[in-house]
Amino acid sequence: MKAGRHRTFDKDIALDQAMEVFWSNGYPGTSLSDLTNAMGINKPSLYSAFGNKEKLYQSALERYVQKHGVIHAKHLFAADKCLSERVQCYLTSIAEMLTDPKLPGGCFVCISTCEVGGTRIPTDALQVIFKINQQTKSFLTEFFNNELSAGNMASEPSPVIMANYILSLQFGLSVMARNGAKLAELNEVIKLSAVKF
Amino acid sequence: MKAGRHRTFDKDIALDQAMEVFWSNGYPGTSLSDLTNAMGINKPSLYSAFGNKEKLYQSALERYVQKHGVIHAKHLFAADKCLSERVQCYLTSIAEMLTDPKLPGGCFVCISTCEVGGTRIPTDALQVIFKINQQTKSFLTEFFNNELSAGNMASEPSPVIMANYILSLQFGLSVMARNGAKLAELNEVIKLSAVKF
DNA sequence: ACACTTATGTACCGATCGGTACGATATTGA
DNA sequence: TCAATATCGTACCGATCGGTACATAAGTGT
Repeated sequence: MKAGRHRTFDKDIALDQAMEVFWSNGYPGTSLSDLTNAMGINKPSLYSAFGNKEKLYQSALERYVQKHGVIHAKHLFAADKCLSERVQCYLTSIAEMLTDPKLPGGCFVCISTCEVGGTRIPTDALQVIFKINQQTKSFLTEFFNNELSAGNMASEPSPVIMANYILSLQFGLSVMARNGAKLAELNEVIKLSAVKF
Repeated sequence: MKAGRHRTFDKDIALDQAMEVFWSNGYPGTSLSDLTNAMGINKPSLYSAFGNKEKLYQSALERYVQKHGVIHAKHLFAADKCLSERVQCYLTSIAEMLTDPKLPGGCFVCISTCEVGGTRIPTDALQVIFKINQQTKSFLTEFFNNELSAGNMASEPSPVIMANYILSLQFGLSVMARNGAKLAELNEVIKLSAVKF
């Protein structure tokens, strides 16, 4: 056991709470008071545990990807379904998260991506956002590449175009959820968009 | 001519400049200094001409709709094209605006919609955002209703579902543009999504 | 010329911003 | 028991936030 007074809060739980605050309000819209209130800690504790506001934001983004992002990919690899069904399950899984009443609504990464453009997001955090989106696109491109190799789809549209299409859909569903769309509506959109895969 | 000293700036131009600042940085990410710097006026002039930050934001949103929103609808009514072609032209027209290097990138309304959720957007401005999205959805629904009546599409998917689908596409394209996607990529997405209308 | 009206620039307001210094409080190993 | 270490709460820092008071400048109609 290390010497010194022990932390009286759970760092993981505090990070989850910070994530939800950033998710709700965005980066410039979130103040340190918002964060410390939600996390139930004081500012010095926040700074000693997470660095500063920007680093906490980056940590929150990474945590979001791990907790709410990567879990949907498994639907793309269900052995008993055809490609079209698997993609639909993938998107529906995302749509359920986007409209989960226990969560802030929409996709944290999508919201952060929309905040890119001005000078309000620090450069390092900006890189994190771009990196996450690039990873998603690369993952989807490789997925469709494999499906093409396996003979599960035609060579046109190309895997990279398919990846862009799915990414656009995810973003679109996210903003729709932020606008108050119900899960049933999102599923209709998914069903309608599924004619080509 | 009305009495008193005359305004030394053009109110419409100033509003355009304010619109682009909000469009770039979002509402909480935009400070009064950002606004007055971009508009080339002092704070008292801003307040006497536009009320306050929130009212200026609402005015900027309304102006955006008039200047960059409604102009795309004409493509839906081109007499010499089939429904599928018209919708594609409509979306391509939007995509060109979303990626216009002279503009902040993406859709201002989409970005504002993403900022809904926390307590950072004042209630009245929130209502403006929802109203704009509702108008877009209603417009698209009525459009597809008319196309259905004219025998240009099947009764399934229903006009309201088609409207939701197009709105999702618009939002998705906007975030893609904000993420740095090129016009050619957006057009590929549009082409791919066009198989059903 | 003059009273009246409106816009402008400066200088300021209280509140909040992100961030920190510092003493008090726990917990460790010796 | 006691130094060493690490976290805690409080109280504060300069800077910036949205918003305004006020004196000056520039127009109007009579």
